[in-house]
Amino acid sequence: MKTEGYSLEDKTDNRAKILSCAIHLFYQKGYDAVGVQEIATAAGITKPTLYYYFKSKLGLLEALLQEKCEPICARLEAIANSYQGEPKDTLYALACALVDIAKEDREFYFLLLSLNYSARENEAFKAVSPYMKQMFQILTEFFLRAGDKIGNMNGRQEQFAIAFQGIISHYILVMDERGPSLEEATDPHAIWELVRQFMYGIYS
Amino acid sequence: MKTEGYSLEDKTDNRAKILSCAIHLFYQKGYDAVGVQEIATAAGITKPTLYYYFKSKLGLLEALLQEKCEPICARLEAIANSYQGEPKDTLYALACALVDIAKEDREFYFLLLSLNYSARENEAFKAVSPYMKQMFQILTEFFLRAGDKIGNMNGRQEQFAIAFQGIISHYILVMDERGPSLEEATDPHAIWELVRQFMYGIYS
DNA sequence: TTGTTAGTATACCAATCGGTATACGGTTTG
DNA sequence: CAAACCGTATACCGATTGGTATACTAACAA
Repeated sequence: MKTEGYSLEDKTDNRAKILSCAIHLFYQKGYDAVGVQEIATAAGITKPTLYYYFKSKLGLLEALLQEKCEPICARLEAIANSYQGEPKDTLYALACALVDIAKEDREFYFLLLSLNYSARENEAFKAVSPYMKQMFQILTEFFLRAGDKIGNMNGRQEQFAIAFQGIISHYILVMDERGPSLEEATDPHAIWELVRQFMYGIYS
Repeated sequence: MKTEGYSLEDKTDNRAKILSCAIHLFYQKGYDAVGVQEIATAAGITKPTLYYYFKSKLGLLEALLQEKCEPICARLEAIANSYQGEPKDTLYALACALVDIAKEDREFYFLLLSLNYSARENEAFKAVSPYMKQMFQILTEFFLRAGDKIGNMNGRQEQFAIAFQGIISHYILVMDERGPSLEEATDPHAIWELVRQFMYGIYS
């Protein structure tokens, strides 16, 4: 039981290194295409060390998702809850936050996206599903609350959430294929255009 | 060289059966999570037979994509090219076609979607990438041609293509999680609402 | 000192991976 | 008939899969 002042000379926190390497490799090659040995080698440790921290390969993914998704969900929820009467400002803030998250933690964002679209019966999909549902619900509840401004919401909040999430995800995906590191994607004007179109349609 | 009148008693065309089983399994578990042996067993044949028809596991995927994607692309292109002055009618037709494709060939559609979002360095992604690019281009070119009606298109055709594709994909994805077999998704009114919102925004 | 515990590595497991060498039956062609 | 060939299966390949039994080391607690 290490109380405090523990040293262990190197102490580069193997657990964190495993998580970091796992994200990189899962992003790069996909969850199923990456072996446990490969992660261990990349992290500069051996398999039993990995299995000491995580109960299985799936457990590693679950831990990874939990530690990364919870702050993201909290961040989105905070923005959605700060809604004070102007829906498109909040949507703009949400869109900027999503683009920002994708830029700051690019590999994890795309890992998340790929897991969300992966096969239903794949364990990796089942692991990511609750977090994606949570994000979807944050959006849905925002549209429900924004109903007073948008008007005639009855039942369409989920449709709006679908469309908004779809647009943003696809925007980030395509922007990423263009620029090397999502530089263009963070252009405030472009994001504003996306939100504006979402709110008002193609016709100016 | 079988010219005609060939029999071979059973003749349920093992090649087709392999393709069919591969789609089902790839959809269900993901390309990397499915072994060649598993496909062979499901098709009721053995591995060498599979390797007789396809040069490798990746070759099987490539053949599968080619035979399925080409008619889909042709169908979308035909609709996009039939554009005669009313963009939202064409968009509605495109949206209906996409939903229809997803309903008719549900497993393949979702396989396509998952491959499109899978890891960049994964061979499966590289195999699907050209077909997705082609579909994206069909949309982009449509918006470019529709510029005369929509007006002020300059450079935004790709943005519109992104948004449209994103909305439809996400719509089908979420609808699928609800209904068992995309029954609700094909509701013409719901699709029309999606297109209408895309064209005119949330405000009615 | 003597345990206890956290963390790590060596060495191993059965199972499966993608892929193939080879042969064999059936059909067609000469 | 005999050669050629298509389609198929038996049996195998080395490599890798996810996972573990065991022992070791360093640090801390008694």
